[in-house]
Amino acid sequence: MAATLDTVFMALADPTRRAILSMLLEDDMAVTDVAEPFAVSLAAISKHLMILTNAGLISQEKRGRVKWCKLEPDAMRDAAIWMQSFGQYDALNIDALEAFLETQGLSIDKTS
Amino acid sequence: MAATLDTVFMALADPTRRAILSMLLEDDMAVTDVAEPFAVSLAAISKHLMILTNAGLISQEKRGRVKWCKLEPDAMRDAAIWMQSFGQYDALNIDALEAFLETQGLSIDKTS
DNA sequence: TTTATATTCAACCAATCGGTTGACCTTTGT
DNA sequence: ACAAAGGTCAACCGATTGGTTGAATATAAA
Repeated sequence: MAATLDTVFMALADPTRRAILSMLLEDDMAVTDVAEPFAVSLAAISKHLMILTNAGLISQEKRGRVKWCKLEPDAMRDAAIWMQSFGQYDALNIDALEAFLETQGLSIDKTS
Repeated sequence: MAATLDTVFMALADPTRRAILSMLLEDDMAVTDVAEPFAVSLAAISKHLMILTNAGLISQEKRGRVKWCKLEPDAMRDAAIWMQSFGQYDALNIDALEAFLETQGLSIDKTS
């Protein structure tokens, strides 16, 4: 779903949406249950979930009349890498990072 | 000052502002020089720079009639750590990165 | 002193954002 | 068959966004 840095950072800029992501970290949830702790309408939460979905940060799957929301943390990867690329790590370059990750048995998935 | 996740992510959500940050990675720049590559007015860039400043991502210092813009990459740290808390993304392990950088003779500048 | 350079300010504009409400559709339960 | 539950849709609202222009300010150069 062509999740761009624009859409990801924009999605993360709202506290309600970040709270939703934190909730989904615990477990998958139905839309109604996601909305429950918030003092806004269900429709507002539905919009937030659509924005998170378009950013690729969550996925939604309908089973019966319930729509389940699932965290997709991979969508944060490009944004995180962008930040790291000139974050507080002055001389960090991705090649070196990749080499390091390999020593840890990890790798950067460039296909997602 | 009091750069919140809101203001940082919001600031990063705009492609022009991200481009500005990338430019400042190379070197400090005057406002006019920052504006030069963009097809928008100087006033528009001035506003972008104010937003980046409020987010703590850059600082501005006036010397003579020129206002110099300087990257403040530390401001990204909290946001990066927040993203890291979503785990499943080991490449963002800051502790491990720190250790790695040390093997490269580099370190994280926590004073800026 | 006059003029040019560097930058911000203020007023405005169209588009977007986060929110609301009420109608609507679908699925489940009685 | 009917009613309730789970969600979305569409229209609307006020605030904010990214942009413009023209005037204003401060500093430097002629």
